[in-house]
Amino acid sequence: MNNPSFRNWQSVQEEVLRRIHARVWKPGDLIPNEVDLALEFGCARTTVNRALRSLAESGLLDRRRKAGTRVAAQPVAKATLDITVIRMEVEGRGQKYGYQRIERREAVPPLAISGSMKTHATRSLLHVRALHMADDTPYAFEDRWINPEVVRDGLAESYETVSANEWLLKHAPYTHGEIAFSAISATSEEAKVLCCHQNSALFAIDRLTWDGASAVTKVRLLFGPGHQLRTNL
Amino acid sequence: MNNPSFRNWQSVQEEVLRRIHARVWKPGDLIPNEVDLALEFGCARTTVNRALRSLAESGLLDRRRKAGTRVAAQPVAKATLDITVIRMEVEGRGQKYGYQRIERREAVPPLAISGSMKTHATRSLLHVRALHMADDTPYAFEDRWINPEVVRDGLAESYETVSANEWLLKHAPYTHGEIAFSAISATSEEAKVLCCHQNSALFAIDRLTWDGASAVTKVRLLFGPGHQLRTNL
DNA sequence: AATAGTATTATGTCCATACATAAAAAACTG
DNA sequence: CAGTTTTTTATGTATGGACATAATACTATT
Repeated sequence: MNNPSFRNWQSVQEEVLRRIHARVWKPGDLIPNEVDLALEFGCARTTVNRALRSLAESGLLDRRRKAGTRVAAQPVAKATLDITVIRMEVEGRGQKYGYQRIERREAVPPLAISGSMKTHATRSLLHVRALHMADDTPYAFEDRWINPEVVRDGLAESYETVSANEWLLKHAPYTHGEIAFSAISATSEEAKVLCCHQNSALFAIDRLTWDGASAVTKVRLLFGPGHQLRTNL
Repeated sequence: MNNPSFRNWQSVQEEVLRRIHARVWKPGDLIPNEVDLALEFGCARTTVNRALRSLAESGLLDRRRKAGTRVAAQPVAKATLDITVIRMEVEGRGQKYGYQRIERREAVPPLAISGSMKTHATRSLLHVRALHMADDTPYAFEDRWINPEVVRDGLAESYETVSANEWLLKHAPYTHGEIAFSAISATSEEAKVLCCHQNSALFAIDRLTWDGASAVTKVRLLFGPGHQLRTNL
């Protein structure tokens, strides 16, 4: 009719976004079906589908077969955090990366660890603790348990120069995992390692990765006071 | 070639995942191009494309025109956090949601606020503070500044029964935003509101949303000790 | 040998068409 | 009327073919 130039899915998406934002289609509203939109935009249905599917993935639209497509009543903001190797994270900030292994030993872990990793309570695992540094100041304290049954080559590594964080990502594949973020008070030991005061509020990332039914590794990363994890919406 | 063809993109994706995981294609490796894979899998190139694109979106593959597709050397784990309305979050845990407004006033904000929201330093904003509760215990402390120039109807609301958190999501659209997670020590006032000890480590979410070039609202959510934000990989 | 222009190539996307599938609505049945 | 079956419908996806685009590889020019 008027603007015949919705010739790619990005422009269709933009127009849909514009309408949502301009309240032409309000939260909860049912929007026209794909066939009608394709007709209006002068493109193929597949193109409209591509645009809408992508918006649904980002949580802005709710789609159901037969029921149609509606604007999400509660736009669930999906914040995507990129969990990279710490070295990359530090270098990405333009800082010099440093690494120092603190401890490496085989030991029977506390029950909390063997329990969540579903390893036998008396089975000994590889325990590695290390400090990541940025511009020569402490950045993150890594405390990790590795399952040697799954990561067979892992026992041969010393983790003295290459962090377990980095080595595992490259050599130990995983199928899925869990990650949790929280705030904890620094113990005296943690405070000493991170050069901060005891009971400082530290940002913690706990991660547990699996290869099928077997735990690969469980790690806690403690970041120094003031650390922020940020992303865009 | 024999393999009773992969007739949908999900099964193609599974097979590709299997090969990556089984180290048939190792991190950094270049994998066959779409045409060859389509031939091997006995499906259309579009189907292979769909599977690979989806894996690239989740960070497992790196794709570049002409250069081809390769297994990500550093599989960037993308953790997607669903940021919902707090009421939904609490109810989702099977707990009873409670809400209580603490304060509501118009005031000129501190420079740190007006600065990040890019409002005029002398412009007064709407300041709302409230407590979210789960099963009658404090859950999150919300401290929010609202830009009345953008959220025109916002001044009419009392936020006494419906939280600003919820009201704004429904009535104030935004184009983009920033979100940051961190750990902070509870001040004496925060400790009092959340019924915890002073200097407890609290999990903080800071969010700033924009409507084009104007800030809509800036909010800090403080969660009680022990709170975890979790997701799967 | 450095530079600019050209060819090649793998991914990216659009299209028309067809069929699959989930779920709502309507029709049917006891 | 409640419960079950059938129809309808909007989204989901597969296909082959075509052209677009970005980036590398190659070639000609200076």
